[in-house]
Amino acid sequence: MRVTLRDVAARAGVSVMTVSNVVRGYQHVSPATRGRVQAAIEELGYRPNLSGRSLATGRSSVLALAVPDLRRPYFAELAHVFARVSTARGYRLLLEETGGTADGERTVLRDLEAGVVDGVVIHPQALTAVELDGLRRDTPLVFLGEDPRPPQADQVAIDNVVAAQEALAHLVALGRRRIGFLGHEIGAPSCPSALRIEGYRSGLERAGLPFDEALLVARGEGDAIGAEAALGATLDAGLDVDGLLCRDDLAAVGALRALQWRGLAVPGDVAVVGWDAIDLGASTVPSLTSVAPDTRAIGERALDVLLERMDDPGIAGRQITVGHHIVVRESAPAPGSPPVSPPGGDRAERLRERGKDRVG
Amino acid sequence: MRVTLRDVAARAGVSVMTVSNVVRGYQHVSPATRGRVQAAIEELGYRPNLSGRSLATGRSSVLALAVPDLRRPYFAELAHVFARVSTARGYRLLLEETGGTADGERTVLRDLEAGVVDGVVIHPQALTAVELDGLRRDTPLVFLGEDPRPPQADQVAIDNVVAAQEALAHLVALGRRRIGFLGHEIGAPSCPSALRIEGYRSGLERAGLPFDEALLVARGEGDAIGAEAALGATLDAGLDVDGLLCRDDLAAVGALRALQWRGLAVPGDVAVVGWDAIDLGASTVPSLTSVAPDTRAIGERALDVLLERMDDPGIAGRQITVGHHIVVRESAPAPGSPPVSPPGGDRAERLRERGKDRVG
DNA sequence: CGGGCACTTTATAACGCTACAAAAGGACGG
DNA sequence: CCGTCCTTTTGTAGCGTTATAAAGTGCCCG
Repeated sequence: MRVTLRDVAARAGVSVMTVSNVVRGYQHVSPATRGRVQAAIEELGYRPNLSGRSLATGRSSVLALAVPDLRRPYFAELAHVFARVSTARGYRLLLEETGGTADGERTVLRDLEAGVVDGVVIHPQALTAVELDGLRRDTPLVFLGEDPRPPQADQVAIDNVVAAQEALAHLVALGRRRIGFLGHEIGAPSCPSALRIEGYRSGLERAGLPFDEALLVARGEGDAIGAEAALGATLDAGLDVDGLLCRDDLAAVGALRALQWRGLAVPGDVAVVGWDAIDLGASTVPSLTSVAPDTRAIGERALDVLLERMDDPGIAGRQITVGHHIVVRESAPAPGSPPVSPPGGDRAERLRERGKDRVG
Repeated sequence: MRVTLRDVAARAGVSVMTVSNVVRGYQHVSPATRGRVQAAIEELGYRPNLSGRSLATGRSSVLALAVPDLRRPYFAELAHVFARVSTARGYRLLLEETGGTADGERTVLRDLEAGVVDGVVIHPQALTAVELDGLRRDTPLVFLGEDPRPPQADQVAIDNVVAAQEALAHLVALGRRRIGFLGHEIGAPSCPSALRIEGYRSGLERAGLPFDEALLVARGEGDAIGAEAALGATLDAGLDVDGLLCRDDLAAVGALRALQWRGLAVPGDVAVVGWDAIDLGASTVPSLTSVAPDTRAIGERALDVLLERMDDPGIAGRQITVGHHIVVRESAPAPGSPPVSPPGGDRAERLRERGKDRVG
């Protein structure tokens, strides 16, 4: 059976309250008693039962993070960061996947209200933050991402418009003039897509370049394969671009494939900028230049804000903007940097040379 | 304030027990009463408090998954699958990252014992399953991965040796004769690495090929960049291979870069097989042939076994082997398949042609 | 018409913990 | 020597839920 306060108390010859006091680090416990209790705790291997504690105190030390899909590298990174920061501050992390669907988000939020979590951080996708906030009863809630938030709620995100403008400026500085946008949803673009397109558009304007609807390439599935197919089809239909701003790195990876498959060199013919700066972007060929949100700051600020709200639910809603920067790698190098030697070189010569010591 | 059973009972004019019976779907409740109670539940928005329930029943409906690092695509996929299957069976998922360190694994296991979780699924990395099982008190535990397990514990994994043999056979069938292994740890290889190398070695033997220590390329950091650096350095030092079995897809991605950077075509000069079949492997250039563990089965079987053990802790330990298959893509195509047209073709011609409608 | 029986409903006592307040031991000045 | 104050320790009463068993219903049958 599980070791309880009562067991420890009996062992140490004190009351349960004294043991509880020791466990929680209450000041006024004599060193002698504390020692005996500590010893009993160690001997019996006592660990406080969080359900009991939660029932007595009303708080559980459990936070929840709800993201659309962990398989997307950005959300995995987010979960990683948030797991680390919450653990560092003494909280457990309950993880929920919403699947990016309206139903999933509703269900998750409703179920999380069941009193085991002290607070929820959610990255909405299908529902708007406003709708979600309406479903909430009394659990403190922080939103991640770009959705318009209800005024009384907290939200943490980067400035998508500015980031997109910067990414676009980077492409322009590379001399690109026909810059496309790849990867938004077909039909109504999601909030992040819309904001990034807005930044793309105003960036074009600022650079004195025309906006051309034809350079917006939507994708069906929100993954690399969907982006590859979409861009491929559009290229085959005659799309002509020399730069590409991608909604996310998955789209960028798909773009690399679609482009290279059609004999277009990156960045030679088309420079590509991704978004999210996923780890694997450093290892593609060519490596991806990408907009890097400060995910560490997102996790930390989200936790800050959530804890504050848990302390004082009446606090006013805050819109927190965290930093971002552009990770410059090969797919859209720094302006003026020497061109990287494209792999492949003179294939015949290479084969000749290697043929010497080859078995078959 | 939170809505409790008592509130609902008062509203519906019944006792708390009746409400509890309705909530839990107890049979012998008259339709009339059930209706009234349901109505009261809806009106008040009642949700059962899991802490209270947990205290009363001794079970919390929360499972924990502990993985080294969510940023590694394989573990993200695993967490995704496990989140889905546990939700499907009515469990919440507590997620912990061990960081892949001995301390992390110890801490996580110790803290999880605090009575909020009904069971733990852990993918050990630094500590062996035997050590971890020793730390356990009474929480049901299931191990994922290759570590030797204590006889009384459960474990779910694929057959790494066989899978490696198959991957090697695939390379051999492509006519490769100097096949390297890339990506194990420097010094003592981890269990998965050791097993995969064992399969690699016996696969070579089976094919009548010599084993050459020089073809084992360890990497420092366990990511794509580490693999790229390691393989790059070894190639520059004269390594000559025409096939590469990689410890995981991160290593394979790094290998693609190291190879292409040195003018070696994949699969023309070197065929590459990865491991884990991560989603992005379908979108690299070339796309990755890879050993695909049946992660869905891993998640489901792990949950099966865990639930059984929660029911009956005395049950004998089981070693469960789930399926795997080789996803054949471009980096090591099917034997006899026509060579894919390598991107890049005649660059001069391409430029000429595109020059016509180019702005600057 | 009373006894048995199936069906409903309910009182009570935990589960493990903490908040609160009150009690028990000293120390110390008046 | 008593009252006061501080430190240390301890009862008691929940927190929201369920297990258990007992108490009410109504109905059929002897």
